[in-house]
Amino acid sequence: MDEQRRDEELLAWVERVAAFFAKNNGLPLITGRVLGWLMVCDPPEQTAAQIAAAIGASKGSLSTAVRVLEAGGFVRTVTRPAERGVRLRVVDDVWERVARRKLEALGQFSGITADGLEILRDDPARAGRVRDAHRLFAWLEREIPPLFQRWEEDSS
Amino acid sequence: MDEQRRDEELLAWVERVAAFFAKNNGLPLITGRVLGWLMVCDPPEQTAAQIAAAIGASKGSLSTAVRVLEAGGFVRTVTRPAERGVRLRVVDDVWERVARRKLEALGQFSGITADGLEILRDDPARAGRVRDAHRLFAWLEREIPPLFQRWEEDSS
DNA sequence: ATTTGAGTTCAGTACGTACTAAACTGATTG
DNA sequence: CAATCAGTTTAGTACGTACTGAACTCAAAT
Repeated sequence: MDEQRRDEELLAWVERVAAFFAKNNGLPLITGRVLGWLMVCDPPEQTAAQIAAAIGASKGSLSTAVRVLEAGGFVRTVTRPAERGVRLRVVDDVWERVARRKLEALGQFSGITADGLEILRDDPARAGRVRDAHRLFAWLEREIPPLFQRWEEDSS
Repeated sequence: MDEQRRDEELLAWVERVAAFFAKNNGLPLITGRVLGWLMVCDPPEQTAAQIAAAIGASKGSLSTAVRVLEAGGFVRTVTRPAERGVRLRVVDDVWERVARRKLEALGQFSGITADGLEILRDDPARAGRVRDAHRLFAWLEREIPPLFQRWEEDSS
């Protein structure tokens, strides 16, 4: 199997992951690239310099991208004996986090709809459209946690 | 109740809806404003000029925003007898559409993870992280439709 | 036929922001 | 101490894009 060809394919794949992740989370593309690369790189724990070389980004960009990814809980750092710096790896349940966060964000819209109902409290006719929305998002907010609970059970 | 004060509150609320909608769907803020306004305006069917005045946008902006919202199925146009132009209103199940689309987008990531597994087919050790992700998204893709089915049932 | 008004198109502006390069910091190694 | 290297900071660039204003199109009204 053509070694270099596969690397190209992987890099293209990383790009797709990056697009998906960045778009869905409102984060810069480069954070998605880092995350995508860390999904498939060998070894799975790499230095910032290695990652930068792999995805063709500058040291500076990587510095900020890593800070964001760490703050978001998507990536963590590990150290190795007899090595200067730090290495990065994806946390074990990154994508569960991503999905969970996304779904919870949806549910949180019920807070906004609730406020809308409050503003229109003495104009029930006009509040109808807001009420419809509120019903759905309140329902979602209730249903999301058990959904993930089932995932935990199903996948164990 | 202070009429003008409530209008201000409503406008601020519209702004929150706009932020949520635009951010979550990668659409310009103004589309969110239109949608938010159409959730609470009276009458519920309004002309582009009315909406523009309400949210303080230009005619031109509204033209493109409406095109986008219509294409996305968030808004539809209605006509009235003895009226020149067209009026806009939110479709009845806007937010269900929004939520559905969002969840389905998550599930579709399983297509990307599947491709990743394919690329790494003869390197199973390295594919481990991708496989974990794939399990989750494939599961989500299966679970989303029944979730909404339950919503249809619960809300009827 | 002229006017009116709804709606589109387009050029131009303003603005945010992703990214780089290079200078800098500060800890570690020899 | 001098040298090295990981990582941060910052100034600057490039780029996309949301939005406006004004010119335009075209159907309806008078």
